[in-house]
Amino acid sequence: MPEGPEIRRAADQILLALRPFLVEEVYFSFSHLKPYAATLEGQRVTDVETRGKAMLIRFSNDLHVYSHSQLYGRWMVRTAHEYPKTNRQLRLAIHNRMKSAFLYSASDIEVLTETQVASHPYLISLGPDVLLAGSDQVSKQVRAKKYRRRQFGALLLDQRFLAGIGNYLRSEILFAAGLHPRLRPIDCSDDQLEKLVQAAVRIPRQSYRYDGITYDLGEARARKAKGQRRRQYRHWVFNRENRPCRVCGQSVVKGVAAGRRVYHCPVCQPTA
DNA sequence: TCTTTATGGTGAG
DNA sequence: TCACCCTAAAGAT
Repeated sequence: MPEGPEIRRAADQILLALRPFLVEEVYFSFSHLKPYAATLEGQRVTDVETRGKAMLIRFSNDLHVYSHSQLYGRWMVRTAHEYPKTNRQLRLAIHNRMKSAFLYSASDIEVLTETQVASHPYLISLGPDVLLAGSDQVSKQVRAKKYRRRQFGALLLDQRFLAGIGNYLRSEILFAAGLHPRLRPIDCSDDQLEKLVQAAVRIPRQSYRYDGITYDLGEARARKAKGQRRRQYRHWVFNRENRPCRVCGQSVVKGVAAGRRVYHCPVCQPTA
């Protein structure tokens, strides 16, 4: 169940496992992809790139295995030919003499040439990758004219705005920025927009680094300084309807934006 | 055993 | 905004 940070972590694992040795065997479950297996065997994996929630495994013959995990795709890296015990459907396996990378359940897998990557309709639609973009780049997006009248709730899920944010990051970023999901850039002070920029840069990186957990780094430092154990939360507001806000105690509210559930604290994220 | 939900995305209207 | 697609797991019956 992947957003940008989870995809990037899977990519790290795959790169670590596959880059050191020649690819010995490739399996595709989709019949239209099966002919590519022989083309990839004997090659090297030179890079595993992520663009938002899409992954590109690059081979030394300049072919790329594109995958998008959607809601259900799941990568697992194991010792070579050690198949995970699961009822999921195996869609792709890449083996070398030490390791195997398995992709289960995903339905969106393609083999692409360099040229096809460069013109891929989904890939070319993506905005800056939220894990790679600096605050200057995010700032540019947040302040772009074309997004001024879009509500944050919808805007943050738009992969053309920033690639890699998904439904939990949307709620968490808006909470960290203190912004109500229904606000638009045009409603905000420059100070508020700057908070959004900082949150959009910080939260996904935290999620990547801490395995999906959203830390409050300030609080963590303070507790560490006092010799207290570091507290960690899975989420500030996401999935926490009617439960007390971790900052102010007010009940977290669940709403819908862009057809998907969004959570906010009515006190920490006022409408104005 | 059914229905619903899900950290995603597309296309029609 | 909605219907729909993809697949797996949780929840309801």
